[in-house]
Amino acid sequence: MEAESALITRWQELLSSYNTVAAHLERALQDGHGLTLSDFETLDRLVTRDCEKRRMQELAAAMYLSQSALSRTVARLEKQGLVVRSHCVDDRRGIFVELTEAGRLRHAEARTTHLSVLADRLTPAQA
Amino acid sequence: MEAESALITRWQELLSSYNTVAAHLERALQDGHGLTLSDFETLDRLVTRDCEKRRMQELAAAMYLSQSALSRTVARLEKQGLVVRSHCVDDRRGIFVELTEAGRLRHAEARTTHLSVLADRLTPAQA
DNA sequence: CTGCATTAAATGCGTCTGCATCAGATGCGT
DNA sequence: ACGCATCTGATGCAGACGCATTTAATGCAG
Repeated sequence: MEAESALITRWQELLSSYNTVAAHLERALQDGHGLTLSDFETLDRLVTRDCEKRRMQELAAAMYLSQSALSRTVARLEKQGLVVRSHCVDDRRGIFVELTEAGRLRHAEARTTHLSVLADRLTPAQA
Repeated sequence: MEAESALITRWQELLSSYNTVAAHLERALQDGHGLTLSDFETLDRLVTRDCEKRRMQELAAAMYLSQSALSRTVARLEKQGLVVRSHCVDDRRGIFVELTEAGRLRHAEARTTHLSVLADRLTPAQA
């Protein structure tokens, strides 16, 4: 069938694009800012959301990360002083995650690196 | 700048496509055939290459996997009896990796799963 | 109020990965 | 022949992930 090979070709292009960009991003963010790609993505979600909601769940839903992985990611960020966790007052099971000033700053720095890697490695039309 | 947001949008689409497909692939291959995605990719490379060459290096180059990860992947496959490692006669540093019949069979079975997941999850034009 | 199912997040555990290093094989210059 | 730089693949180690389980807070039924 013709469709099969087309499918495989598209998948291989996707793999290639993703792996190239992700590998460079991971390295650049780690070397330059001490952040995992997941760390950065998490900060990024927090920057663009100033509303007050039960974060952990919300974040997990917005990211391709398991609940446990997100929990540990936030723990990492907290240990670096980039976010603060606080219990929800009305439902003490929920956890608020909030950026600190340091977190906002770190994100701003890392964002530059992030963009430049994308500009360098993300092919214009994953051809 | 306009280009920045376009770049970010394309990256997010790439992330989304990749993560969706990869997660489903990983799960389906593991549950149905006891194979990691890397395992399958490795078998796949071997099926389509019947020539005789120093494989480890060749494989590593063809895959988005570090040398050490490939080494362990091949070790996993060998433990399952899907490939055989043998020293190169002329340069005993090199290692030949060869599919066994079991390996060929496993790959054929897994390939069906692989294709069906791609058909289900790989969006036609990563829109 | 008590008991039990449910939900949120944390954690134990095993797996896969990359980096750095190691051990063995080559092979080239002297 | 010897020694040293180089190359190939394996391995120690630490980090991140997912799954399953645990702990704590809710809340609904009786």
